[in-house]
Amino acid sequence: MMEDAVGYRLRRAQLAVFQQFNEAFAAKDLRPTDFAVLLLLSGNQGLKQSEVAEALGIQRANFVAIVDGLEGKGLVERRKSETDRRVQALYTTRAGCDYLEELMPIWAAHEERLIARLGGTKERDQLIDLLKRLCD
Amino acid sequence: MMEDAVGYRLRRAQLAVFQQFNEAFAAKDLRPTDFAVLLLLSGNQGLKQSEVAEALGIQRANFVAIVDGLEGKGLVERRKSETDRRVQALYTTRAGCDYLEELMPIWAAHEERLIARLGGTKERDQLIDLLKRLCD
DNA sequence: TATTGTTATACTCTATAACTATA
DNA sequence: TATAGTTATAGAGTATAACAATA
Repeated sequence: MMEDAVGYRLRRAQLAVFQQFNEAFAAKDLRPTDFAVLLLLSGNQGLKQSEVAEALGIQRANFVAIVDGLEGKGLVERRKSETDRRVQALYTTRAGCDYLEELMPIWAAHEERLIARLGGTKERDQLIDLLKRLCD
Repeated sequence: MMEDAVGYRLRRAQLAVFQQFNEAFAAKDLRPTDFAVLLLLSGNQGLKQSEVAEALGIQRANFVAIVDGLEGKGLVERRKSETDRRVQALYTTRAGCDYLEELMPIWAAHEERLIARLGGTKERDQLIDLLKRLCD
């Protein structure tokens, strides 16, 4: 009954996956959100701060401290836009890129473990597809 | 890249589904966890407090306040076990059962909306199956 | 000694309103 | 007036340690 409630299953699965993520990245002092920011920026340099927040489902007010942390570690840089002095464009620093390269194999191994649990890449793709349908 | 990370997709989907749950139950002043407790107890009267907490992935220390709230509303009752005086056995009260009956159609409609988004009951069952595999 | 429920506490996450500087 | 970033703050949710009662 409860066992097959979609919301309940989503919560349990998310908890399990985040816990596994944190174990994999334990030595790196990095939260899932920090990794997500680095990964997102690496393919989209110069995104507005509010665009990154929006993309990750974080409110802009709460995103400030996250960027502060990454900037404090020297992984990310804020640059005021020339065309609109209100916006902060975000870039990964050289150190941020290097760090991300260290993280990628750990992340790949993490995803591989999840794929193994799911039964294969086909099942993973199915899952991603179904999860996306819940978000529109 | 980021878009297809399992953990990221899980988080976004869970956020969306919980938000929809809260909208559906807005008039009922009930959190997802409260509903989960009522639903779980309705099929398993007399479970130990710690068993319910464990089943829902909540630490027993944090579960105390949740039971306090439900007991304060008269929906759930603590009864000291006769065979082991340490344990609190949990039961839904008469009022709790009646209340749950009011909630069930709202919950059913909520699940129906999710099924519609997923594309059908077959897809929902697939999703549940995949999510369970992530939790072992 | 170990376990159940409990309290206290701290830390993270999330939500909201208001401010600033720009547009 | 409206928008991007920021600050402050309050509320959830979560994690940990310690205690009382009981086994």
